[in-house]
Order: sequence, then C-alpha cells, then structure tokens
Amino acid sequence: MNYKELADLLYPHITKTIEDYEKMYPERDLKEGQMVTRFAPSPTGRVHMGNLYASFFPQMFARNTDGIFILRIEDTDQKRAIENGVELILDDLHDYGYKIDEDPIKGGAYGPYIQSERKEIYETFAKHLVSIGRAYPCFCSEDDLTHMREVQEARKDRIGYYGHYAKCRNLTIEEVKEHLDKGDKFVIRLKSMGDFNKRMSFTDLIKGTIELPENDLDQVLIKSDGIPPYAFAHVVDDHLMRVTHVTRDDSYISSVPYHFELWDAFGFKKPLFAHLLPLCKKDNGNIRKISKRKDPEAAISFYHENGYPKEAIKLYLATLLNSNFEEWYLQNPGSSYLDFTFRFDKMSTSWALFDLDKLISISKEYISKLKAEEVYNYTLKYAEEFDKEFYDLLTKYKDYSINVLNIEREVERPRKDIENFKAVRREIEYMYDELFNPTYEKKDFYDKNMLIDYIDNVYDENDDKQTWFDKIKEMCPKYGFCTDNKEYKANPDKYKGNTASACEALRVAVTGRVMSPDLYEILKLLGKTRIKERIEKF
RNA sequence: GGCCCAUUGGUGAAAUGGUUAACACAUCGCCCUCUCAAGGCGACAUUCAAGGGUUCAAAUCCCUUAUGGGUCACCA
Repeated sequence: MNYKELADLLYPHITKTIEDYEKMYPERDLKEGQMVTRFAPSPTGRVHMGNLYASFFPQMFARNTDGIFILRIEDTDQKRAIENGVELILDDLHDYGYKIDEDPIKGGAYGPYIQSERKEIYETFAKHLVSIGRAYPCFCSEDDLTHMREVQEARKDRIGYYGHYAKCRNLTIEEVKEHLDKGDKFVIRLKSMGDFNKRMSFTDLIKGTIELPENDLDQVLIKSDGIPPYAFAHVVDDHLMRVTHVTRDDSYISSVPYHFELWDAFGFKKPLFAHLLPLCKKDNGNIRKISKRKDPEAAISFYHENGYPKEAIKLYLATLLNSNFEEWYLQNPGSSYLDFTFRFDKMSTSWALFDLDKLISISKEYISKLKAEEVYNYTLKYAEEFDKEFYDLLTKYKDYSINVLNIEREVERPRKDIENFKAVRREIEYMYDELFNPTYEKKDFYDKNMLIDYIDNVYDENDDKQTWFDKIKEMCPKYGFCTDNKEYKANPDKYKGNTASACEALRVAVTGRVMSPDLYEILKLLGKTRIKERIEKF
C-alpha cells in the first residue's frame, strides 16, 4: 500500500506539512522552570465554580513560574456551543483577576485559540498519520457500528473498533477510491499498534504512577464533519502551543494510553500531565460533581448577587487546591494567595466536597481585615446594582458611612460579622434614620425615665470610653440596677437587672435591637440630638 | 461487566513505618465582657471503610472484601 498516495487521495487540498507548522509554532524560549499551562473549556455557558477551580491551578502555575497561561476554546462539539460563549468565559475569568497571556480575543503567536478555526491544522496532522501508515479512512456507517457493538455484546467481547472488528483497516486503495467516487462519508481512524494484554504506565503529577492496559482501539481522529474529537485536537494543540503541563479533569485518565499512542505516533515530546479531581457535592448521601444546574452555589452569579468578595472565593479555592495553603496563609497575615507557591504534590488525590460554611468563614475573615473605606467601596458597588435605596444613602452620607463601618475595625481583633457585602445593610441599617426600624420585645426593665435622665443630664459626647461607662454605672443604683455582677447573680430578685440590663435598654432604644457593636462608638456617631430623638420615641 | 482511582471526625485535611492521630471550618461548653461578634480555654476520631497478613512497631507496606467515583462515543 502506498500510504502517501492514500493521503493525497483523502486530502488533496492539504498542501502544508506538519514540518511547516513546526516552524510556524517553534518551541518557546523558556527559562528553567517556566511553565506553559492552559485552560480549555467548551463554550457552553458562563463560568461556574468547577471551571474556576479547574483553571485556578494552571493559571497560578504560570504566574508562579513567570510562565504562560493560555485560554483555548474547545468547540469541536458544535451542538453544545452557545453564542458569545468565548466572551462570557473571558469576562468571567478576567472578573476574577485571572491573568491570561494568550486567548482567542487577545490572540498570541500560537493561535488560533479556537479549535473550530484550526481545522486545516488538524487535517494536516491527520494526513501525516495516513501518509506514514498510522491512520486510515473508515467508511463504516452508524448502523455498521451499532451492529458491531451488538455482536460484541452477544459474544461478550470488549466493545470497540479494534482487531478483526476494524473492518476498514485493510481497505485497498481501489476500495477507498470506490467509496470516494460514490461520495461516501468517512472518518479517519488511528491504526493502533497497541496490545490490550500489555500494560503501559505513566506518571501523573498528582496521582503518581498509574498502570493501564495499552490502547488497541482504532479511535476516530477526524469525524465525518472534518472536525477532530477532543483527544486528537488536544494532542495537536498542546503540542503546537508548546504546553509544558497539561492539567485536566481526572476523567481523562483512562484514555491516557490512547493519548500517549498519538503523541508517540507523531514522535512528539510529551508534556507532563496532572489529572485533577473535580469539585464535588454530597447529594442525598451520594457524591457527585458540583453542577451549575442543580447547585445554586455553583454558579458565579450566586456570589455576585450576594456580594461575596472574589478574593475570598479564590482563597477558598486555594485552600482546597493545596492542603498546606491554609496554614501558610495563617502564618503569613496580610499576604496574598499570589505569594504562595502552589505544588502538584500537595493536591488531594480524592475529590473535595464543596463547603459553603468554610467559604463563608473565609469571607468573614477577609472582610474583617479590610479598611472601612474598602468595605464602603465594595458595598457601594454592590448596592448600586442590587439595592438602590441603600446605595443612595451610602452616597448621601459617605463619610458618616465610612465611620460607621469603622466601628471595631482596624483593631487587633476586628468584628467578623459581615460575610458578604449584601450583609452590610443588615449590620448597619439602624444607623440611618431613613432605615431605622426597631424590632424588639419590650422588657420590664426598659425604663424610659432613666434613659431621658441619662441623655439630658449624664451623657456627654466628649467623654472617653471609660468615663462614659463609669457614668452609666454611677446612675444604675438610682434606677434599681445592680453594678456588682456577683451580688446580682446571688440575689437577682432584689434588682431590676444589672449594668448589662441598663446598657441593653439604652442599646435597644438607640439601635432598635438587642445586639450591636460597641455602644459607645454608636452613640458618638449618632450624636446627642438623634439619640434623644430615638429615646423619646422609645 | 472489564479497566482505573479513591476511602482519616459533620466538612477540608496533616501524618510519607516509630511518643497521647496536627491544624482549620462547623457544633457544644466555660471564661472575658455593656449585648453580639471577636478573643482565650476546653469538649468532640481509644482510632484512620472491614477483615487478614508482613514487622519489634502500620492510618502508613501487601492481600481480600465492601462502599463511593471515573471510564469504556464520529461528547468533552
């Protein structure tokens, strides 16, 4: 068989050779340790938690090593693609601060970065394999394949196009011509040299050495629509884009023997592989991949709509990705995840369950360390989109709002009660007369006379905190409150309450709630006039 | 069904054959305190899916079983 002739017969219009492409996309001039990584999603919708998780790692490797991070769009399955898919993905990734060096919009020296625009390249590489006798055209119809499968099932044979089941493997050039003349559709299949009974092994950067049976399936390289399935496209693309570290979903592990056979058939140097476990979720006791359809917390929009800081989400992803990250972050207060060096061998070898509680805790911690003005700005941005009423107030009382947000902030032990920017309103709304809406249960010891006495005769805005508190204590006995906690605990019936009760009354009158941050600060910010107003309405 | 991978507390996990199985989140209790939050202290796995084996010594190595997950397309 003259393979060269067969190749020309199949692809007369392909005149370039793989050497041409090798020259077009030369090896990158990398310094020691620099990594070229990529994220290769299908354009099927907005980015979700799973994507963010899967792309965080390769992106960080490129950053850590001053390397290159590529976004490649795998749209070879046209059925699933959506309009604007590429833009949406890019927007979301940029929104989260991912640094992308080469992508379909920005371009780069190794493009195009959309697989559907690389058809000629794939055909050239397929043609090459045909010309060296490692691939062949297959004219089997869907019915043929279904029939083959039925026979295999009946005989309890392995399913697949291999060995003597590979009917088109030995077609003569005349037979091929005949099909072509009839206009029959064909796919290109790999002529596999593997033996299922032999084993191959490879080293995964995360899982270590894995042993698998060799591939002996004559897999499809080019579909009848002229477009390659994932496997072939990935080999060609990752080689031509000179990717050094392939990170991808763990589900590809079982096809590694096939992928490796392709790399070897071309004689290309293989990159290193890391197969990542997906982000999962427990659902009725079963563990499954987190899904943007079923899990509201999987959608990026969930975090946007609730005003979670993106930084906190990345911190959470980082803690999942590298088990030593959390400890490092604790020991290096004030540093960014960007300063952390991520490692493959610190990746978990089993799936991680997504834990919203943990994310919330990280978010609280993160927000607690922001400056009041930063919290103000984030909240303003959030409110502008989701809470116009609050937005207007924040704008109207800018400096006041910042001062309110500064209560018990920028101190050694800041409050951690704000989990997202949506919650800010809930935490501080009573500080705005427009939103002040007391909800409390009346208690016997809420003594209005005492409060009026307090505001008229005792409270002084210029007092420092200690003086302020001492003054409250001083007036306690007069109104039946006990200032000695031990004494009060021993004889609770003799008093209306203790100092805490007296403070509670003041707090409830002024804030409309039983719990609040530091009262002294709150009173100071409200000012005597407004305190008095609120007490009189009490 | 074949093949591959995984299995440490409610959750994320550390430990890489050698003292009482780190740490963080969650939960609970106590302390501090003007409330709450924070903070401090403490509780929560007598045991690492189960059973066997190797070893002076095993969560760590080996075998079997169980459970969970992945994969067997002209989907990625």
